[in-house]
Amino acid sequence: MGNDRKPSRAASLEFAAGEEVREPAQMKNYLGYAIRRAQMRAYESFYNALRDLETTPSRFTLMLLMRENPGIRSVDLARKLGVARSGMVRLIDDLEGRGLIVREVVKADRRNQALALTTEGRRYLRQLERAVGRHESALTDKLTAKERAQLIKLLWRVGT
Amino acid sequence: MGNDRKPSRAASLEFAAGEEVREPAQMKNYLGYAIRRAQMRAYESFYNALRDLETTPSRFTLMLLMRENPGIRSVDLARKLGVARSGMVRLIDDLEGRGLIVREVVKADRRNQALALTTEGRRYLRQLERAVGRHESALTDKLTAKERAQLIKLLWRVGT
DNA sequence: TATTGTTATACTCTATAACTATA
DNA sequence: TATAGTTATAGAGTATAACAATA
Repeated sequence: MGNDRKPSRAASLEFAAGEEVREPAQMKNYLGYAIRRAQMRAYESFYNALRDLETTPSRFTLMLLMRENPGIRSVDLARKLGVARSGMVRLIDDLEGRGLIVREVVKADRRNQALALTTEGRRYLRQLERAVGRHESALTDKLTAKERAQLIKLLWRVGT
Repeated sequence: MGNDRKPSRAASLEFAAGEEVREPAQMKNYLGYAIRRAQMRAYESFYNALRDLETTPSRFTLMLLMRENPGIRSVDLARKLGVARSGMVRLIDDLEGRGLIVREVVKADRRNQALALTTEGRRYLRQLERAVGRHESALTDKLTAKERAQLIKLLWRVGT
């Protein structure tokens, strides 16, 4: 961004800098801001629950998709997650380096690699799922089951 | 936590064709995943509406808070946004370099700086608000006003 | 020519730690 | 000693572009 613009005249700053931060009323009505705050809480909760399991939401999602679609290609995972092909390589390198997945060249089209979980990967993923279950419970502890379902339903109508 | 990064328009075009990826049923029931997807949509929409205005959700929020709290200190903004003090410096440098805000040493305690919008900053912020209004409408075009309000209410019960 | 996986590179955001000047 | 702002640095994530192998 261009940072060479000339500054305007200063506003008067007679105000004492208190610790309370007033929030403009409109901010409570921005859906984007509400989503952002909720995601911050969700990430915090995720990492609290999975602190010792050395993973991230992306890695967890990736492993779920590989279990459901054994033999899936990297390019299809990238498309599903909305990231570039090059970004997948690091993630897949990481999971393979930990013995959680394998990649295998596809005979029919040697440009492709089939990805799948190892036995250890499946065991590890079950462990992740238990922790994610705890995280999800903590995240929604202020909501009834009905409200939680309603929230998820509305979010999906925004997110797709 | 939240990253202000441009969504990959090119990536989704690049991977236009591909095989179908089965999604595990449980993924539809994870609130964390629903929030993540909704945020991806929200970011995409934000950047579509504010493409030419050289800003980010963080910068926009920062400016709203400065207008509402003229003379606010950097440390209080950092706390409010949940980022480290050091992270604020770059953002404030950027806004100041563009003539949108001023920082002024506080006489009573010379460790503090009072932050406030310039006249140009206030004009620019009004321009941002109009664009954000369009973005918010686009984001919720599938929801009724009642559903939108319900969604925001539920998100705030998760996000605080 | 087009596609898949890869490498190289760069940029943004974020965090930690150390420094400075104040208090 | 403690605090506000700053600087230095490192790491994660993601983008683009170019490349080799393959189709």
